[in-house]
Amino acid sequence: MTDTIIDRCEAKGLRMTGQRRVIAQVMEDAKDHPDAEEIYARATTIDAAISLATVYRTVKLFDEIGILERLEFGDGRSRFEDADRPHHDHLFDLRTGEVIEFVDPEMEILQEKIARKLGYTLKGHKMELFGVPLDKDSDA
Amino acid sequence: MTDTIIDRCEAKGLRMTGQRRVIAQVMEDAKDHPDAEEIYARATTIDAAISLATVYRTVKLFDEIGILERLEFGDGRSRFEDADRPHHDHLFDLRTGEVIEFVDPEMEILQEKIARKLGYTLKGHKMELFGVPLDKDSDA
DNA sequence: GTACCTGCAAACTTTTTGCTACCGA
DNA sequence: TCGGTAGCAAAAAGTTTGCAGGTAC
Repeated sequence: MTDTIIDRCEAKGLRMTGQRRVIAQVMEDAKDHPDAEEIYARATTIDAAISLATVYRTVKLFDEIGILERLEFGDGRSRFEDADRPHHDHLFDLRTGEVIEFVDPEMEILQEKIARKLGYTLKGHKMELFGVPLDKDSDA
Repeated sequence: MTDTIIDRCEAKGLRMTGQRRVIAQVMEDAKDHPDAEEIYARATTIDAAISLATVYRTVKLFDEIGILERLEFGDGRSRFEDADRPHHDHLFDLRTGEVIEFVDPEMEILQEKIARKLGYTLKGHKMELFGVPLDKDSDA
């Protein structure tokens, strides 16, 4: 659990190229939910010799083997986060695109209960709430 | 509440062209969540003189004025449904792309409570659960 | 009559992929 | 060594848009 992303890649037997190490480090350091373009921007500040195609290939690979988690909020871009973090849900601000993380034990239980009732098992980012700010100008 | 989509378009003062009437009728009849391509396919069986661009423009317009609701499950396509229906949430089958509707009163309350606590108001399709089927071969 | 709408094709955005050269184990 | 990997550019897939002609009101 205290392993870094690079440690986990090695444990999975991935060939660790310079590019993969850089992308892994960028995601290790990320405290937010960057999309491919943003990961690319951060990666190239460490090593300019990384292409956007490699970022796409790498985050796809990392997602498939469970190193990263892909988040989709319906704005056309995938965002990514370290998959090895305590469970949490996300609220997506439709106005600004900001992602707010939260944990609610009641919600955890209810999600599972509803999914079970429908014959499903939840997977990945279990829930997304789409919200607009509670301000007086809100059209919500 | 018993108004048709066409009625609501007229009430909003929209210019009702033949194409808009057809698309409105397609959505009125839809019991599922068609994407633009599917709406286009259904529309052209009624009137072949409708272009995909018009479908895109029309569903975008209808969404913006609250006639239709846009659903996004992260598979790259937007799906649409009549916005004037009792509230419900969606579960999206990651394996098949199927959309399952459900209503849970506890969930309704909890959603609002969590959003409020975070300083938000929920809007649109409030919650999406992403699930995989509960079978023994499941990798969930 | 006029502002709005449509079809067509081109443009755009995000993501994937074919190909050739390269590099890690 | 040699199969997986990277860069580049082209392709995909979904959606939007500029323009010229057409239509609802």
